[in-house]
Amino acid sequence: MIGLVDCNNFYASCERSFNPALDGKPVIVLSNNDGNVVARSAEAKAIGIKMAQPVFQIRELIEAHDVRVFSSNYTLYGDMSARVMATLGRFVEDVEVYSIDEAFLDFSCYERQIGREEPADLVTLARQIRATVAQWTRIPVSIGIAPTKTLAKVANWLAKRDPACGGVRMLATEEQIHQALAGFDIAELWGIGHRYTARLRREGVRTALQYSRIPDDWLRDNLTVNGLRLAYELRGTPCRLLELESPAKKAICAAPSFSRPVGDLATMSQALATHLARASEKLRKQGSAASCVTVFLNTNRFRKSPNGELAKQYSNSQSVLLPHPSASSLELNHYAQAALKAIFRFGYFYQKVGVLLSGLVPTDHRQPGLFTDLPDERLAKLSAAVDRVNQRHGRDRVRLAAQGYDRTWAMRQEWLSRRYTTRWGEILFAK
DNA sequence: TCTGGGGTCCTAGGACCC
DNA sequence: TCTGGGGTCCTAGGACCC
Repeated sequence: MIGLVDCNNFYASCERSFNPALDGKPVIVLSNNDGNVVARSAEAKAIGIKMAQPVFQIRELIEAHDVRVFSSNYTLYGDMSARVMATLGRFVEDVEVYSIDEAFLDFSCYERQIGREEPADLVTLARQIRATVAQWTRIPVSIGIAPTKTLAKVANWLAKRDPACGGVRMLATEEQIHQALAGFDIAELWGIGHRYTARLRREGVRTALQYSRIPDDWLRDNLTVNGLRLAYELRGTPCRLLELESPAKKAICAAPSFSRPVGDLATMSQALATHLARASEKLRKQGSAASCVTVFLNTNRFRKSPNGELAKQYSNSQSVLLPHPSASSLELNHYAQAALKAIFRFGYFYQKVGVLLSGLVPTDHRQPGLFTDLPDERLAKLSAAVDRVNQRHGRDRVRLAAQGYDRTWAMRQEWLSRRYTTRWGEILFAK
């Protein structure tokens, strides 16, 4: 059996973890730039705040219900996630960290111990896991248990919404699975988005049970091999195995929006250098070098001109193949800036400039070009030293000159909480 | 005033190879 | 009149995930 542990309202729960005064209050967390709602406590959902809703649309609701609003604090959420995952690792050897707030657990070690006659013991175990995570992190979780990952997802969805479950739901017998799928909307299935939902509804398919009975050929032809795998998983045949080693990323992207419209090349250039510094830090952290740099930019598709019409739009991108794979901020920025100059047009107000590093290869397996050498080893040492300094003393303490010191374009974070767990200066004091 | 960011996988079709 | 068979690689576009 496979367990899926999913943190409830994760970002909102993280904010609560170190601030008990928020218990029982509606709490929301906003996207980068304080734009949209990306997490809601149960109380916030109850008063009708929708996922991904722009925050300016719910000003009155926030006022009326004293909603506590937070900017995204990824430093805190990332660290809290690591704590939750480490807690899960105390119970089960094989944990697949699937996302910042979800993990699959392999329960087969327990099943071998207890044999087949006592399936309910997994529910008891899951309750223990739940209680321990709550005690150690103050993060509430729901746990679904079933024979396949997809069915565990279904079980988890039910565990979250049915108060009678107490946060744990197991689908073990054929009858339990059958009954759960018969009442389960295809729109909630893992791997069925809004396009496929519409397509399937036109075919008269509404429930997961109906989906599991669609002929294989139709699924293969219309929903690709993934749609077919989904059906197999619903029928109880595992097609998605636990991935215990997280594979290296194939592309790394950094493209946060500006806090305000930006029209000048100098500011765009500083923002690009800053995004590139973020992306190349990630690149070095996973031990990769990039062989291609892509720069892209776009205007704001919602922006209106003074006369009320949509402002004129422009977006473009350019990719540069490097003479050799590189992980040096200095070198990557050199090519990125050239690409920016090539696509930048005066007369527009831009919403963002972004960078994508791709063609990633392991740094120690780089192949030199036929007519070029590998980059100077000193560049790699320099990057490593800069990363160490910044890790210890704070982001961008040592930076590319091209990044500049003007941060007026940087994203809004009006309601940022403290980094309780990762900065000595922001640690919580108990009176 | 104000509308997110960062990823993965699959497929069809075109170009190419012997 | 008659024009093969079996492949690989790349890309754009579309779908999905959290």
